[in-house]
Amino acid sequence: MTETATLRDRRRRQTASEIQAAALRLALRDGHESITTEMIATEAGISLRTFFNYFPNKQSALVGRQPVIEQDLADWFRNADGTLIDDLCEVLRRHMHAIDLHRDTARMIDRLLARSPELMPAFHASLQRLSQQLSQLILTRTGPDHAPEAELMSEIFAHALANGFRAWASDTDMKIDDITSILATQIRRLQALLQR
Amino acid sequence: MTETATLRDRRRRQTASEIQAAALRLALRDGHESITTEMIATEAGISLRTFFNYFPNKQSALVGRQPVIEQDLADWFRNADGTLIDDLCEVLRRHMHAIDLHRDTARMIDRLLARSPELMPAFHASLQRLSQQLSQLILTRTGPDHAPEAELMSEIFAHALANGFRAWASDTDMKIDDITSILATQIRRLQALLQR
DNA sequence: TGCAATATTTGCATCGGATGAAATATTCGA
DNA sequence: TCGAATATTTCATCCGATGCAAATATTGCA
Repeated sequence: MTETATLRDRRRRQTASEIQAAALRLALRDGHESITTEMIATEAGISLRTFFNYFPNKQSALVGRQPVIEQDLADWFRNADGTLIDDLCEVLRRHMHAIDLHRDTARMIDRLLARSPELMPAFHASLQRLSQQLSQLILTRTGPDHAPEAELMSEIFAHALANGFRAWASDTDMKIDDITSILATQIRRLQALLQR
Repeated sequence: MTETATLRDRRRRQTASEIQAAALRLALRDGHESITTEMIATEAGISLRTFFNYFPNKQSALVGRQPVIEQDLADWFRNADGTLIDDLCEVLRRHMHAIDLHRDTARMIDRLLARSPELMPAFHASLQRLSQQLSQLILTRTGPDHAPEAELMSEIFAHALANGFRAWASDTDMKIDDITSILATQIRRLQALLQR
């Protein structure tokens, strides 16, 4: 039962990943405005209708689906006793290891964003989902009456993580842990900036 | 010459504002998914094509156009000698006064966001433009090698400003200056949270 | 294995968002 | 009031996106 479920899930992820690769390939070759969802579907070897079974719209296919933070990670954070910053960094570090990152995909995304900055909002919108999860996490430590600050905090973490991610994408010497190193550095620098 | 420019500009702003009002009215009455751009155009008394002369898409019409930060304000900030936080707050306070805020419009936006949270990204995307301007502003004080932190900082300011804006929209007792008071408070609380 | 139940994919029809081009109307200064 | 610049409209068209129902594939079980 669970076995079959994961099997199907694996296939779904695989197909989704192929669709994304096809979309990125075409967008990098022809520009994302001149490609149609039909082209992407054809390139991925599926029907147009199936494309929309996997992604709600064209931009989502380029950005790709992103995994949610695992429950046991959330539990770890809730009971951790470091500073909020340190523990959040650690959560994100583990999260980056838990999801399998394909550098080539990341790289294509990075190049696409450089070429078509107008896609940035779409990418950013997807960060919002991560941000919301982080926000929930923070609130389990602070209590629900810190909602506004928690949102602000999670937002900068998500943004800084994205910066690290992009750096990792284009530098093959970087390890996955370096993503969160960059994240931590940027947060520290932000703190310094806020004092000036 | 400049006279005519501002006259036409005023009309343009007026029309844009009427379109936005029509869009918000319909969206609040029927739900934003069941209204078409054609309905909005008709309600606003213009052709569909003219609608798209004013706004690039339906969501933009709901969010509305937002003014850029005036050059003299930017100049003031560049030469100000307070802390970054204080001076940024002051810039935003003056900016809020410079643009004329219509509380009824703001209120409609607030109610619409409460009713249709899926519009939040659209609203947020519009904040990104403000955030980018703030980022530029900060860089004039820090120099260009602080770009990542400046982006993070401007993002939380934009977000916190939006929070203040929404509070102001639904509380008729609030003055415009209170928007930036809320902003300042949230930033301070964020700083505290970052220390925990 | 083979069948029934379930999940997935697909084709088709359709609607609404969005754009370009050319015609028409309006505005504003000379 | 005329003419140039600008704004609006009409029309045609393309593409994104969704609902529906039929077809096809996959899974679990007798």
